Amino acid sequence: MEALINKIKDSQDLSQAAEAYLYSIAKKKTFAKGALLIQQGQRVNKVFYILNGCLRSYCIDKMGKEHTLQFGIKNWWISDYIAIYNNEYANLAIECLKESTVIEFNAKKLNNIFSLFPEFEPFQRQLLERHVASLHKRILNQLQLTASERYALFLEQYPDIEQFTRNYHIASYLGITQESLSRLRSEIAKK
Amino acid sequence: MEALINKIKDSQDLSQAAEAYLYSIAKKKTFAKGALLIQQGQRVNKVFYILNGCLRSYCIDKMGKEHTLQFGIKNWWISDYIAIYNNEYANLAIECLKESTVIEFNAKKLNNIFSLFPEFEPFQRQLLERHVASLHKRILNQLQLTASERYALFLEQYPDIEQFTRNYHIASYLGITQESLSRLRSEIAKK
DNA sequence: TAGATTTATTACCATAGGTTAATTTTTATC
DNA sequence: GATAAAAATTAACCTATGGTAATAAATCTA
Repeated sequence: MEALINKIKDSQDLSQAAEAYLYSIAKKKTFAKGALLIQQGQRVNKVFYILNGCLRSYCIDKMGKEHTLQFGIKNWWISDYIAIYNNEYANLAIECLKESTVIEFNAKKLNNIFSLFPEFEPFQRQLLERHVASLHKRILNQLQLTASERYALFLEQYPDIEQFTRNYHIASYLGITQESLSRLRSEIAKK
Repeated sequence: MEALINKIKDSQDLSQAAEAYLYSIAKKKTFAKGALLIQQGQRVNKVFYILNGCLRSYCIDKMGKEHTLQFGIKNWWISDYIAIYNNEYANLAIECLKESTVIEFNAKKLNNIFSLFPEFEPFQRQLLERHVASLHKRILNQLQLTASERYALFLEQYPDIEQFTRNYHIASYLGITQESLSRLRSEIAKK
């Protein structure tokens, strides 16, 4: 929990009262590998700040195929933001890829923080701005890069994540099948 | 300009002073079809609110191919947010697809509005939240839909835009070539 | 650690979409 | 409105990636 508090203090002053409120709505939890923090179809009222471990959010299409939207590691937030921001039922699942410790927040209570302590607004705004920019980049990469270029970029961006992920997690993040990823890897190995 | 002011008033109170500040930093401009509001390589210090018309943001890859990130129509914001939020040079161009009238803001001055008039924070936060959710959806669609499904969805989401766009604008938004889009269209026409 | 289960690899064939190039259609310009 | 320029269509061929299935390897579990 101090990790998050310190992160916030890096970019803004944090009053005693605000810090106390944060503590009052935060629950530190540890989930085992394979645990589902959010499941498709649920009403989503939780967002998670990752203290350590590795998680992913994914959806399952009509053919039963999984598509990974996001990996989450230390100091990242993760939830189903489509559901939260549009007040819909979860279309995503959040899965623990290795034992992970997170801070769980009730989404509504966390959202109240902005009216109670407006000093959080600039912090959140910057977080959202950086998120938007990174999503724009992801879309442009998806449009212009080949599967093998995307894989190379992924390894750059998540250098240590492969030890926690299955091949098909990565493939479904890149938008290819696990068999195709397997082929890419064997071509890379040949060189 | 009233259009934007009214939009803001829909979701929050707007003090006289805040409204005056908005006016003081806004320039209404009309651009001809083909005009480039932002060009790759420039330092980006402008964001645009679209009063009417149609624009798009796109990048050009090493092979010279264009990739459309976004179309912008009435009441949308458009700029190179990767450049603005990361303080980088423009990697995107913003092009006018038909004569368009926009409100041009200096990005820095627009950003100052949050310290001068914190009442804008919730408005901006909600804008960013909806933007994040829609980008998440776009990525999931790109991962799980075929080209023809994406085209159908595009037509749903932008029902009137085809009259202003070239075929290759749409193709480069969907992540396919204009020839492929042409094939899709002829298959649809057959049915 | 053995056995069971899950995951990764490989090979083969299928297919969506890319490439190139020629032709037709649409749009812009004078 | 005639001409030039740009864009769209179509076809033939090509390539990257998908689908299936069999095998090997890794991981889990008792």
